[in-house]
Amino acid sequence: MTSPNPDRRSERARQAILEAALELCQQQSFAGLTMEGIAKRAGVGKQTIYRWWPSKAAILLEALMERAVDTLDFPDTGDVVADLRTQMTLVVHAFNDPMFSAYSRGLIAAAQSDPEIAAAVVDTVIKPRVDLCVERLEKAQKSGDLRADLDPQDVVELLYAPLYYRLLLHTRPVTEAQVDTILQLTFTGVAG
Amino acid sequence: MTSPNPDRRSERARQAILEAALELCQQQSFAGLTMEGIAKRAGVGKQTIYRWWPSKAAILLEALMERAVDTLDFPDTGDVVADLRTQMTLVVHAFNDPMFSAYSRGLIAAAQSDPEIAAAVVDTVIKPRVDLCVERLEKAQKSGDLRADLDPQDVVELLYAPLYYRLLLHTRPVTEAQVDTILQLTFTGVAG
Amino acid sequence: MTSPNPDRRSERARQAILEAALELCQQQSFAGLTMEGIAKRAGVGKQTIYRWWPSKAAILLEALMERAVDTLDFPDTGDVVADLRTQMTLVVHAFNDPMFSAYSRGLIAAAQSDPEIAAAVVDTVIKPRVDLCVERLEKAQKSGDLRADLDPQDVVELLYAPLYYRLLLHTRPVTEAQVDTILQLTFTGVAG
Amino acid sequence: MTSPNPDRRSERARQAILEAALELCQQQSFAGLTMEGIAKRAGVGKQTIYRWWPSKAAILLEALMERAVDTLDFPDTGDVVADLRTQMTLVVHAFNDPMFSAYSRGLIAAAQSDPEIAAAVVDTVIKPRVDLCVERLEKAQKSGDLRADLDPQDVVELLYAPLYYRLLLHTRPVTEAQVDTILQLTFTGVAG
DNA sequence: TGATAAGCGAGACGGTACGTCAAGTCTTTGA
DNA sequence: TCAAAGACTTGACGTACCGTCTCGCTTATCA
Repeated sequence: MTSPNPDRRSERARQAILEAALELCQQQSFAGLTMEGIAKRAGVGKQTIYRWWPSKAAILLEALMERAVDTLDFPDTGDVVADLRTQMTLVVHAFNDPMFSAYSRGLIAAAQSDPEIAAAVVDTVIKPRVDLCVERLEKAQKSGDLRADLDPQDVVELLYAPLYYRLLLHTRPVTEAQVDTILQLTFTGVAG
Repeated sequence: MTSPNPDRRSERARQAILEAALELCQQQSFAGLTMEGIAKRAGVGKQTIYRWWPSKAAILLEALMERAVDTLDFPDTGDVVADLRTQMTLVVHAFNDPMFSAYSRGLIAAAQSDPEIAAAVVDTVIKPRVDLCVERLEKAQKSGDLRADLDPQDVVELLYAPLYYRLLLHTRPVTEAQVDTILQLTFTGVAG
Repeated sequence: MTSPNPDRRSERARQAILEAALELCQQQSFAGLTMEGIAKRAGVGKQTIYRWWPSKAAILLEALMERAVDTLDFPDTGDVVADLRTQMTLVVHAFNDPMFSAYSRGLIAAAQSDPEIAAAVVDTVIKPRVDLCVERLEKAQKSGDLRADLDPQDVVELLYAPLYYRLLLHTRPVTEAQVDTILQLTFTGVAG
Repeated sequence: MTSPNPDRRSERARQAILEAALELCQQQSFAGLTMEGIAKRAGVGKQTIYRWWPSKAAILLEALMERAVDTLDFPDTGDVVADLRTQMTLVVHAFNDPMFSAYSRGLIAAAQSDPEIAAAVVDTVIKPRVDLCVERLEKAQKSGDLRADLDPQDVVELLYAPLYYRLLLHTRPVTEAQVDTILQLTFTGVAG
């Protein structure tokens, strides 16, 4: 079996495909996205897509990674709660951006029936951001702003999970106020 | 326009369809579920399915609701943390049941591209369970076991969101240990 | 097996069905005619149709027979060619009537795949008319206007077949001029 | 609009489809022929059929044309009646061949509700054969075997129409004897 | 500096499932 | 007790995409 040679790959085609995938996903949501549609919109043969990507989710993931390299740094003002609020607010804004929201929800939906996608999403999207947050929380532990006896990973989950919960379950909108509530409850504790 | 008359509906067909949907979803996951497959397995015409349900997700939802009317009560031993642990552990078990996990993840995935499904899932699955938890938490507020100045809804989210987070994002397995961690962090607070 | 009792048959339903069949056939041609459409238009249960007729062609045939009892007599002026011209011209007019043409062509088409229909069409439509023509031709043989050594049946075929030929094959329109030509050629002979 | 490119057409698929159509039409008559059945039998996707043919009648017509290129010449022995008898006898045999009969009657039936088919049948099947007969008749006119004052087209109709009449109306079988009768009556005339 | 082999666009191919339509049967309800 | 109403199973319809394949056509190394 001869796998394709990346050196000869057409960058033009690659960009056109990523671009087409993003545009079509905006217009028709992830579920309405088709390989055929992407190929046509990109002016590309279907084979060219199948040669380099295993699924439409993989395309979208790559498109997102390529374009959304932003916000990959975590502020450190010394005030950990303020820094978390800053960063979580960015997430709130992203989740409220119709385009980003469509992409994210589509990808997570796809991940439910495709372990490869699930792994890729975690590795390329979730993990790096979680790690940055963990780093910041470890600093907070050293500075005494966060209890030292707990796993920062768990705290990250506690803080961010409610945002995903609302994004995916559509119970209530994801808002900045929610961030305040989460931080308030988490840091102070809910015990009477 | 003449919509179908529910009085004349065949209960036999309805049950066969729900049963077939559940069985096929187990075998092939939600994404592999097809209207055609359900019809064949149930020994039913496709038209009969389309007459009564708008989508495969709607079928699955009804099947689940009909069969899983269980665990709809919240314990009240006086110890709110213990009661939450009991109930959350049930959820952990459900999320670890391959069948239930497949159903849930499939439904939530479907909800991402179908607002009707999203609303139905929230109304019939999420909301009733959240309400029960809210009730229990309100009692806890009266008994002084939970801070009275906060919205129980927010606490429910804080507690359960991390379970959904792991279920849907596949970062780590959903475990009983996680429940302990969540309860510990949430009630005590994470501040240093 | 209990066959339906004709005495209890609803004449109202029967008439409504025949009427509906004719109307719908006009609007949508025979091929577009459906049992469902007839039932709906007639305000009748489908079962009522299936109880009394085996096919839509049978309905149409009965409808035609009931309404088109006209022109079932053959003129006899003493001039056999003139009489034939008169009668054949009636057929030409019928074949040029869009409604009658649609009915006829539909029935004959249906007869190609349903021997029952074929037999019924011949027995109730073709045969009686052929017989009348045969009678007239026999008189002509007695009066010496037609060769006595030939089978009138064959002559009838020779005269009328070209009209059906054009009706069904759509090579040329069926016209009064055609009648003249047929009569001229047939009576005089084509030999040089 | 992008119509399919005939250069890339698969001859294998084309042949398989034509073959399957002929075989199935033999087994189940034209009315029982389905696109789905043809596709399955031919081992072909339905789309491949719809890409190249508008209807099952069109397939059958092409299949017939491809296989039945035979008998497209008209004998000329100098004796026009004998030549006509020869050629008409071929038609009688064809009409008595169950397979050919099924095909023909099916096509003509289809033509009654589809003008495109009607036109195609006339153009590809009827017209070429009529033209050959006309040619022969024109020679006969020159040689004085046929009256010169008449349109050969009309004579062709007079001769062949009775064969079609019996084929389609099923009044009597199409036989060689019928050919003799037709020729006898037509050439001698029926006048007393 | 050709040849030659790869990726490319295009799109036909065998398939699967879609959602609709009508067929003919079966069941319930009302007159 | 029959007819209306219409839900039922069945199966073909014609369409949309799937993922594979085969064409010529660039295009970019290497002999």
